Amino acid sequence: MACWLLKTEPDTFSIDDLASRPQQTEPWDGIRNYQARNFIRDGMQVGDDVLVYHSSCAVPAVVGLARVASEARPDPSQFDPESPYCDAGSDPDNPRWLLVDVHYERHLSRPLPLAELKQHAEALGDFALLKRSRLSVMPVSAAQRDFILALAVDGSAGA
DNA sequence: GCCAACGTTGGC
DNA sequence: GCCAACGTTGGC
Repeated sequence: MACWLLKTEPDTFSIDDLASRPQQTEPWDGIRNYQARNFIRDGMQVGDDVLVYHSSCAVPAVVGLARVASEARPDPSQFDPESPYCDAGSDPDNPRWLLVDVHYERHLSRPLPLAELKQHAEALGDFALLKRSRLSVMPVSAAQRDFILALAVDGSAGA
């Protein structure tokens, strides 16, 4: 089972918002980056783990765990003229942008700040979050996921 | 197809 | 609010 990291701006949609949604599930719309779209289209499967990351906020951090809860499907907001995510160039017969439903699992026992993750850059290896600042959907290896979850629990990742 | 200009993301 | 990184656009 694969694992992904999804960024969200907590001022717009936080993990608490996700947890309080009906079914604790939300269509993860607004992804407008081709590489991120390709991960959704080609990689994501129902049941995959998701690390939820808060960006553009006081303390950027991994804050919780979620799960991919649907197949990839067209993101309706690309055809909504009222939406900031509207994309007039997307063909309804061949939609450019996709989304999946994301289901809340749990908060981490504590938020894991980006600054702290950076201190473990070596252990995390080739981690996209630390290298590709503008990617909003990225793959996380099982080892990276386990390391991060352990770090949130005991602060040492068993190291 | 190259590459400069431009726009956006996101940490600080 | 600043600015670096970097993805996208568009002229040639």
